[in-house]
Amino acid sequence: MSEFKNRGFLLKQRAFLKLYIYKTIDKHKGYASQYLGDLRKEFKQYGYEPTHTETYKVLHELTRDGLVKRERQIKGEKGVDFQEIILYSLTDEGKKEYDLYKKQMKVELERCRGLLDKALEDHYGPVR
Amino acid sequence: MSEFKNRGFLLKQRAFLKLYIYKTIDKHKGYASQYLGDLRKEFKQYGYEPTHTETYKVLHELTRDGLVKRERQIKGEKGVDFQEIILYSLTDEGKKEYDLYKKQMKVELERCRGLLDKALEDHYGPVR
DNA sequence: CAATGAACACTATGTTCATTC
DNA sequence: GAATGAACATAGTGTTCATTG
Repeated sequence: MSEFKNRGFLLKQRAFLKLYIYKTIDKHKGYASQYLGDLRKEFKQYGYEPTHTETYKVLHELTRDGLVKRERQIKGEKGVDFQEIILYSLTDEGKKEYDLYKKQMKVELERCRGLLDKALEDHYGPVR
Repeated sequence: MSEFKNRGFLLKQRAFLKLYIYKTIDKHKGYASQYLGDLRKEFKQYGYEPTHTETYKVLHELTRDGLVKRERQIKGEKGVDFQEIILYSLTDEGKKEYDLYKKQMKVELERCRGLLDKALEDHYGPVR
């Protein structure tokens, strides 16, 4: 909620990413670096390339707030390639928060789209 | 152009404001505080309230780059209420730059709208 | 080397203070 | 008090460095 004091210009990247990460975790367990790769692929055509740091920040925030569980695991062919990863899944509270967050973000995303639509109309006219 | 290295997330407030200010100056002379008031009124329903500082920054930037002319003037009933204001108008180069900027911003605004539309669709489905 | 994480640095933007008539 | 402007402060985010198996 304090996150939505952001009654200013457009929404912050962090909030945008958080929504996607919530969704992904909710669908299936996964680890940070994987999420990042997927997001980058999805947004590539929009010229948007999120950084790894920003992804971790979201994940750490969710962890701190008790909204996700962390689970260590070894990835790779057994014995050969040790690579520890951390799998995320939503806690019960996390699921509830995701629901709420999603509702709030709908309003926020639409507000922002309104702002952009207004600008497009104001400067380039009604027909696009 | 360096302004559009901003191949990241959403566009910056400064660029957004600059486009509006260009447009307003182009239409009629005016002064900063007036622009600000008008913008605030227009965006109020979107929960966006630009600050005076941000407005001045745009204006100073345009001045520094030789894109607008400044003209001092006294406002108010003569003799009674002295209030110096600064009127802005586009220089010839400013007009050209405005054209160019407007073209670039169209692309940028549409890119951003695409990002928001994608998010709205990804999270809330095709029917809205 | 891939993944995680922290530290540090920078830029955009907002808040406060100063000045002038 | 309205308008302009500068100075200062903070937040958001990116870049770099560190660690681990």
